[in-house]
Amino acid sequence: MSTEPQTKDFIRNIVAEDLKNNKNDGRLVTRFPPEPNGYLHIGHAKSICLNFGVAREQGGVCHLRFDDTNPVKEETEFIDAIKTDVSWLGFDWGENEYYTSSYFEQLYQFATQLIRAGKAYVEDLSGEEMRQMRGTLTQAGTNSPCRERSIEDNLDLFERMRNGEFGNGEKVLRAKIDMAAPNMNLRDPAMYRILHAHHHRTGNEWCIYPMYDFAHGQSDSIEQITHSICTLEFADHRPLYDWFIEQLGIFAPRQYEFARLNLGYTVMSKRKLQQLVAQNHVSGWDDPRMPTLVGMRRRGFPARAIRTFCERIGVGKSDSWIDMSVLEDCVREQLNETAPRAMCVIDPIKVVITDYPPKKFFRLGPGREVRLRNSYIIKCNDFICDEHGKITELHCTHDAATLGAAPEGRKVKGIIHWVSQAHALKVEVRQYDRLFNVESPGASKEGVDFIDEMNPDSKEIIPCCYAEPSLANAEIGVPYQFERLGYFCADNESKSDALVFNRTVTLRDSWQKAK
RNA sequence: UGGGGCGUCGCCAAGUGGUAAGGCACCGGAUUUUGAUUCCGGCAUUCCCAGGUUCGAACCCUGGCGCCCCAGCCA
Repeated sequence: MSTEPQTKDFIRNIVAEDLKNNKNDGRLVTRFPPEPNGYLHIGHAKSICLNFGVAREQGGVCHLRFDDTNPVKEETEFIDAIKTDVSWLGFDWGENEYYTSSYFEQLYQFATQLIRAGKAYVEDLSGEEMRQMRGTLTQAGTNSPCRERSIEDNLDLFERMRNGEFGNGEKVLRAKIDMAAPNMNLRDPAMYRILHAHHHRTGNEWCIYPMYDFAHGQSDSIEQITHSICTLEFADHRPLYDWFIEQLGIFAPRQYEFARLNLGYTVMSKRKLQQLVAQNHVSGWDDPRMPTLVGMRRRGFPARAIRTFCERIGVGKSDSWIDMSVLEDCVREQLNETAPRAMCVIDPIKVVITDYPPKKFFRLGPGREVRLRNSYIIKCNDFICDEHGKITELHCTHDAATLGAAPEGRKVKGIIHWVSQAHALKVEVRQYDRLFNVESPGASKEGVDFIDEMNPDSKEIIPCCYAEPSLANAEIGVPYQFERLGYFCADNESKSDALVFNRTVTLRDSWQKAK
């Protein structure tokens, strides 16, 4: 399991300091709060490693809480997938599995508490009208005519909202804060909206649902979260969460924000990932080119490598763009230690050893001597071309004295991998490259759709490759190094009679660079 | 003269008044039956800019500049 980071980030420092001061009676509770509306990606891994990591390192616990406040977007399928991914990454939430939807009744009571305190009111205005009255970034908004509604009326209306007396969008419960607040989040934000929709957990019990902003902070409070760690864009919401907590007089978790992960040449936004899947630009959430955890797992990235990656990139507040090479290095480091070596020929040329019984496949420059890995040094004497002048066959002789022995005073040009044609397995190999051609898809120019920035060559299928016989037993997802080529693993579409291997990552290639 | 956040090597990132860690990338060189691995060595007189305080500043002060986020009945 991963060790403690070499240097502590600002969040770990804060936690350590709080613990030292016995803040919260020495309790440490964090949480990873995904919305079950999609699959987890490498950006979530950063958050998972942070939240679960801090808790594990400093003797706390980390909750897994599904923030399921929007029934129209959430599905049970995603809950299961998220749990699988978090477990795969190597973290255990034990009994601490929670759902915001479990707090719906409590949240409703909180709302009525605010209404009674004159801090919330039922709005009649339409969404469009509310938007217009909200003002702009530089101009204050104007108060709604409903703002001074009596507490009795608000209580009555809110209850009727719950009872289903109104249609979607007809009413909304708003917090009464300040329409002139420079922080837009404080301009009487919506707390509850009407949604006649089936919820994956509460079914048809509710037709009003709390907004994330009205649910998140209180959920943290209910769970006695001591350190609410989230990404930077929520810093502006912190004053709102604090306001709700203070009005309600309940336990106040402290929120800390860190910069979300950006990886070059891929996309991390859920909306974009969803679009890639929905429009079939990739084969699914688990397409090996996707930055999703399922995709990376299928591609062959070890969970350990992803943990190492999250450790290496650090946690800070400045916008960061991490180069894919950092992730690839973590993957290579891990695989180099664990992957058994095997041989597979992807671009075969027939070689006939004229003075040795079996025939073999491999690559070799004509007129030269070369070493067959784990075998003899052979010498190319002749070659055969097809009608286009392409070499199709090499005729070589072997040096019987070189099996397991160093060449006597001769410099061999190189060592190549090969496979015996008579015994080789015919396999399919899939090689992957970056999904996009630009570092930040969708952010390049005005009006350029990120879909148009996809790399058309991100997936290369090589149907006829020759692998050594031992690979017949390759289990799905288990890594191998195909010598001189890279790390590969059997794809989940692989069948015993139709083996398919994914290239996880290439080996470093200083020769390519030199050219 | 809206609010919030951020600016240390190509990319991340330590450092928080005592004279710039580390990783990735990159460049050398050694070992090697994977042009892999491993191994040595190099890689910011300088911390967005300009002033100021100080014996001494990336760290403190003042003023600029630049980048990111916010006007969902999404999260």
